This record gives sequence, C-alpha cells and structure tokens, in this order.
Amino acid sequence: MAIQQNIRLSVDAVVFGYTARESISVLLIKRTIEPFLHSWALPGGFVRDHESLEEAVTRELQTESGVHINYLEQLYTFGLPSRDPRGRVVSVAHFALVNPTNFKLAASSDAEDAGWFNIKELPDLAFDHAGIIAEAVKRLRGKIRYQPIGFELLDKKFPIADLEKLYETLLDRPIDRRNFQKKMNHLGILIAHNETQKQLSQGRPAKLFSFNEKRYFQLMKDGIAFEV
Amino acid sequence: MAIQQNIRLSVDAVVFGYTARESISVLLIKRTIEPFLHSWALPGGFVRDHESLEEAVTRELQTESGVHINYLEQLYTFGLPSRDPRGRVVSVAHFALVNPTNFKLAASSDAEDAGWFNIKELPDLAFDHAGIIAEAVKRLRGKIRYQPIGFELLDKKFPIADLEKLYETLLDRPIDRRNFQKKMNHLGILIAHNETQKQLSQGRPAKLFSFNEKRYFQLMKDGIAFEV
DNA sequence: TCAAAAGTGTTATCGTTACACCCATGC
DNA sequence: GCATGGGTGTAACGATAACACTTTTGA
Repeated sequence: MAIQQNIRLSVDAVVFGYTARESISVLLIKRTIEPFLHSWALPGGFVRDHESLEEAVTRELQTESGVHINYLEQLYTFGLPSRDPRGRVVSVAHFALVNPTNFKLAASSDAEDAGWFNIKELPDLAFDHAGIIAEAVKRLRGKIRYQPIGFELLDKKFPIADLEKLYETLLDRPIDRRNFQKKMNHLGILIAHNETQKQLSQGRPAKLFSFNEKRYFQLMKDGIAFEV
Repeated sequence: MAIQQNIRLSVDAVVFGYTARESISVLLIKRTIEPFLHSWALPGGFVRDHESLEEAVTRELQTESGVHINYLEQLYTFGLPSRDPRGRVVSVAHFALVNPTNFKLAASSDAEDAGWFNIKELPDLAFDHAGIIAEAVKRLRGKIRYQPIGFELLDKKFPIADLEKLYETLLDRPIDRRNFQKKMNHLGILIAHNETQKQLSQGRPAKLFSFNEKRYFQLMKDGIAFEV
C-alpha cells in the first residue's frame, strides 16, 4: 500500500529577540549551500527519519546558531509546490522567543554568518522566508491580545519601561505609562524588587521587576482580556 | 544534494457542523483500508506531488464525504515518528466549518460510511485523531474570544437564539439573553429581517437575522474584544 | 540648576452585569 | 387560558482612558 511521494519535509524557525534599544529582531543565518547561496535565510533544515518536528528545529537551531530557546511553538506549515526550486519541500515553520543577552550568537558549520535583524529592516531573503516571517510577526502581535508576553524575551529583572516599550513596539502606538502600570499591577504578574537599575543614562534610576511565573503561566493558559 | 528521507505527508480535516438541536458535531468517516480498517477516523489522505496542502484537503473532503466547506484553515502539523504504524507519516491537520443543512453527507468510494458525532460523544478513533480533534476543539473555543463566530456554521437567516446556543455550547455556560443581544447589536454584525421563523415548537415565533458580512469579516480581521 | 526619566492619583466615560415584566403563538 | 419561548430597558458596578506634577539622578 505504499504511495509513492516525492515530497521532502523541512523545519524552519522564526526566532524573535528583544532589547529595549534594538527593538524586536529576527535571527537570520547566511546560507552556505545552493540554492540561495550566501543569501540570508531562516535557520532550519530537513527533518530526519526518526526525530520529531520539535527535535528537528531544536537541533538545527543549536547547530546553526547556538541560541538558548525560551519558548517554541509551531507556527504554520508552508506547502506550495513551487516554494523551493529543488523540488517539493514542505516546511513546518516554528515560532521561538529568546533573550539575546543570554548567549552569544555562534555561526557554526552550517551557517556562514548569523545575525539579528530588526523586523522593520529585513534583507532580501531566500525562498518564501519573508512570508514566513510576516506570519510570525502577525502571531506575535496577535498573542499580545490574549496572553501575557515578555517573560521569554526580557531579562529576569527588568525596569517596567522595557516591558512597556515591548508593548509599544508590538502595538505600534504609544501607551500611557500610568495606565499601563496600573493594568500590569491589576493582572498581578509583576513582582517589585528593592533594587534599581544600574545607571545607563540620565534620569532617575528605575525600580526592577520580575514576573510572577505562576500567575504568568496561569494567565497564559486561561487567556487574558487585555487591551493596553 | 538530495537528502534521503522516508517521510510521507498527509492532510486531515476536522470538520465542525452545528445545529441548534445536535450542538457541535465532527464529521468522521469509516476507514475502508488497513490500518484501522473499519475504524472511525478524520477525513484525509496523502498529499500528491503537485498539489498544495489546501488542494489536498479539499479533494479528500470532496471524495470522501461531499461536504460544502464554508471555512478552512490550517490547524497544526502532527509529526511524532510513532503516530502511524505504516511508518513515518506527518499529517497537516486542518480546521473546517460547514453548515450541515446545506448538503447531504455522501459516503463515497474512499469511505465505508460517514457521519456526524457530537464532540462530547466521540467513538474510538484511528491513529492520533482523538488528539487532533481535541486541538481543533480548543481552537474553536479559542476563536470565540477574538473573532466573531457563527457565519460559517448557521443558516443564512437564523433566530438569534441559535447563535446564543452556539456560544453557550462553546463556552459551556449559560448566557443572559438580553445582554447577549445588546452586545451583538453593539458589534453591528447582525441584520434584522421582517420575517419570523416557521413554527417548530410552542412559543412566540422568533425574528430572523442574518450576518452583516462586510462588518463580520472586518471584525474577523481586526479582532474583537468580546467577552460574552 | 537643568535635563532626563521615573513615580504616582483622580475623574469622567464606557462597557458589563444583573435583573423582571410583557408579548405572540400553539395547544 | 395557560404554557412556552421571544422581545425589551434600567440601574449599579467595574474597567478603561485621559490627564500633570513631583522626585531622583547625572551632567
């Protein structure tokens, strides 16, 4: 009953990182093989016979860039027959969040180079990867409406302004500091610490906060009604 | 540069239908081939070399059951190496909505039988299809929080109570009729008609409504903040 | 002492919830 | 005329939005 198929399966990952200075960035790697040799592309590769999709993504991310993944979920499967010039390759795209300050990017064997690109200044990309990133950005922007966000992207302790800037970037509009703070307090996901940020600029030093993980993950499951 | 892979790709569809009497049901077909011969399973099958994933689902649904699809989106890709006893089969599951009154189910060549099953009374299912349905139900319940729902499931004209029952079923709790109506009016997605429902039970005949499609699809894109 | 960023509270508005009586129909 | 389901409004409450002055620090 074997059905002859000529379809190969790959995985790709859209890895988002965030820093208050650099805003939201995507991890890209420079290809070392044809097609699209020397083009920027999403990290990813072919799935092996005995590994799950998630194992495949994790392996590829490890070997291509050395990131520490904080969050990983499936995004969408891209299967147009024409998306890869080598023939039929269906790719299961994934969505990942990392904190870029937690590790050094390491372009290794499979990648000529690896780097962060602001989502508003992406280079030309291999295959349909620009479309995949567009979907991932949609997902990220969408998440904000029904899940808390930030834990996987920010440092363990952070000034509340960092979180606010993250929301402002994703929503692409200004937010009232006071109301934002009130709402976060109301959600109960922030824990205040008696520490202030080491000074990196002028102005009053900011108190540091961390997430109440229990409450955070509870709300992540239950969903929130949160319009900033 | 060909990489030898022994993975086959299939598609499956979780098709939801709704009637005020029968509540939310899933379309299942009875398998005519091994493995899981004579078991109930989701409609689906292998993707052909030159068709897109969506084409593959549509084709399978057509040949296996003859449904009229009103809405189709990708759900999730299931890729555990052990999910199919025949070997490695990765399945891209889809999520579909139909109005069961629009057509007659037709079990054809590929299916011994086809039928609707209430999501609370599912039979034993082939492969990991029970898990796939569970994911689809989650998606359906989730949608209600950020998208209008009903257009693809209900008749063109319907009494508002049908829509309310749909929400009550998905939310699994009672809803206040008056507040529900006010909220729907506020959203502006309902158009009242000067017709009443043909009597099928005792009581005052209900006014019929239809959806304001333009507004409906606008809100579907923009998202809604809607807590019933 | 000035510039920069952080901390903080009140009011008005809007949306949500809770709740009960009357109306049209079939039996 | 009674049982069944449909149609409709108001008041209390809670959440959201708008808005400005004071504090701490570095230069």
